[in-house]
Formats: sequence, structure tokens, C-alpha cells
Amino acid sequence: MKQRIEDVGEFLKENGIKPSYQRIKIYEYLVKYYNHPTVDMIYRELVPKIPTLSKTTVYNTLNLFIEKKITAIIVIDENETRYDAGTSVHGHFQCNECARIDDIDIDLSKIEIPIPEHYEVSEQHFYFKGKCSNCN
Amino acid sequence: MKQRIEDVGEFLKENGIKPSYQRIKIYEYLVKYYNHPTVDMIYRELVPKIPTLSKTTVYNTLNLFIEKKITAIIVIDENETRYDAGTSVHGHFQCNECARIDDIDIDLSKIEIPIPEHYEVSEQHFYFKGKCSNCN
DNA sequence: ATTGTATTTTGTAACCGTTACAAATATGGT
DNA sequence: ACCATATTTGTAACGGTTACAAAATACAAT
Ligand SMILES: [Mn+2]
Ligand SMILES: [Mn+2]
Ligand SMILES: [Zn+2]
Ligand SMILES: [Zn+2]
Repeated sequence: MKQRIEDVGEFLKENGIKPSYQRIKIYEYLVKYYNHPTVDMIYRELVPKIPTLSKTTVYNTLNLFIEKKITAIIVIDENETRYDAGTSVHGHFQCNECARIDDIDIDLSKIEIPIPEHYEVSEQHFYFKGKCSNCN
Repeated sequence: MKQRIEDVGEFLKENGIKPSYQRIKIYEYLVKYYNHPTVDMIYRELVPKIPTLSKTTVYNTLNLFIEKKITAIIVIDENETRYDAGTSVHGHFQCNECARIDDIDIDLSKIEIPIPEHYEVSEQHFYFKGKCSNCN
């Protein structure tokens, strides 16, 4: 799930994204915390350093990242979308108390789910809800 | 996942829900189609038979069903919540083309996902995306 | 049947996350 | 410096959901 990114600007270029200042800062946020943030979490963290930052830019940028497949959407919460720089298949656990989302390691070879014929699978998602270790 | 319900009114009563006309019709929709509908799908189907039906009632009723645990929320689509009268643990497959959601049988004994200590799991969700057999 | 009370339903407005859009700003080549 | 292009920004709109109060309904007691 987590992957080390040495030079974010270079990494964006390799994935066909012009590394503007905002894009770099947003991607840096994702790989610094790996906390599956909401748009608002990213915005609130960055706006002190980039006072002109617009929430629209955060949305636009994340959608671009998703299009270029360097970011994944996490749909667990009904109300707000979360984003993940980890794009490999892995699981998530959301705490009902503190709402944090943690990664769960998934060994796909240990999972046997027969998808019926003629279904073409492009994404697999596994998630759990409950109480996290901090809230227990 | 699917379960036979003989008498919907009786079933609601058993689960502590007063079986009003609207509630019965909404639950009947869920068990008739088992199609993981949106609120709007339910509303559009029922409003010809119940001309005074309000979308708020559909929301209220589904939230009541969820509270009483006879209906589950399915969060796959980013934009709209879907509802499922099947409350046992099972998987889902959403087609990227036609947006339909099908059930996927899950044999929990064939799935090995070690959740870290001190995590208390209350819900497990498995879903897939891709192209369904109809769209292939 | 009538009254009174609690429950359910309804319609409207508000809420909030997200997107559309056009203007402003920045970038890069000539 | 100038122009063309890409990016960012602010505002308004959009759509699903919820809050809320009024209207309708159900139900028990008289
Ligand atoms: Mn993750
Ligand atoms: Mn289902
Ligand atoms: Zn927690
Ligand atoms: Zn399909």
C-alpha cells in the first residue's frame, strides 16, 4: 500500500502530470500522512502555506490524480469521499468513533471469491468498520 | 443474502416497526426486486400507486429500517446511497456501464484477512467493479 | 361517534459535498 | 515583451440528504 516517493515533482512528470506548485503540495500531503484524507482535510492543512488555494483546485487536482491512476478513491463514508495515494489492492478499516481509516493488509492469495463467468473485474475493495485500537 | 419474507407486515412488527402502508410498500419493493435501489428508484416505482408519497418518507423509512437492522446501506457509488434487504454478509459487484449492483456469494471460511489486535470489527464489506455479464 | 393524544406522513427549506464555468493568473516558447 | 496555452481561483449551481413544522392518520378512552 504505502510506497516511497523520492521526488514528487519527478513522480508527477513520469505520470503525465505537470508538477505545478499546488499539485506537488497536494500529492506531498497524500504521501506524507497516508491518512486517507477528505478534501477538506487537505485544504485546511495547505491553505496556511498557500493562502490563495481554492478548494476547487484540490478537487480538480485529486480528480486528475485519479484519472492518471496515482490516487485511489475510497468510498466508505456515505457523506464524504476520501483519497489514497496507495493504489495497490489493499483493505481499509474505518472507526465508527473517530472516523479514521487505517490500511489493512490483504493477501489476495488467501482470498477465494468466485466471481461469476462473464463478469470483468477491474477493481476489488475490502473494508471493515468497527472500533479502532485507539478507541478501544 | 436473499431471504424469503412471507408476510411483510408481520415481519415489520417482529422487528419493532409499525407496519404502515408506506413502510410495507417500501419493504415490499426491497424484497421483490433485491436490486439494491436508490431512494429515487423506490420513489419512482411507488409514487403511481401512492400519489401522495413523499421522498422524505422514503428516506425516513429506510433510515428506520437500517436502525432496526432489517436493511443495509451499500456504499459503492460515490454519489448515491443504495439499500439492501439482504443483511447477511455478502459481496457486491457494480457494473461501470449500467450501474447495476449484483450480489456476490461470499464464503467467509475461504477468506483470511487478519485484522490487527485491538480492532473490533462490526461490519465487513466486499465489493467489486467492472463490467457485468449483461454488458459484456 | 367524539374527543384527545401520539405517530406517521408530507412539503419546503436548508445543508453540504461536489462540479460547472468563466475570469484571473501563471507558464513557456518565440 | 508578446502570445498561446495551461492552471488556478471564486462564485454559482447542482443533487442527494436532512431538519423541521404542519397536515394527516391511527388509536385508545370516554
Ligand atoms: Mn489505504
Ligand atoms: Mn446485496
Ligand atoms: Zn477510533
Ligand atoms: Zn452492466
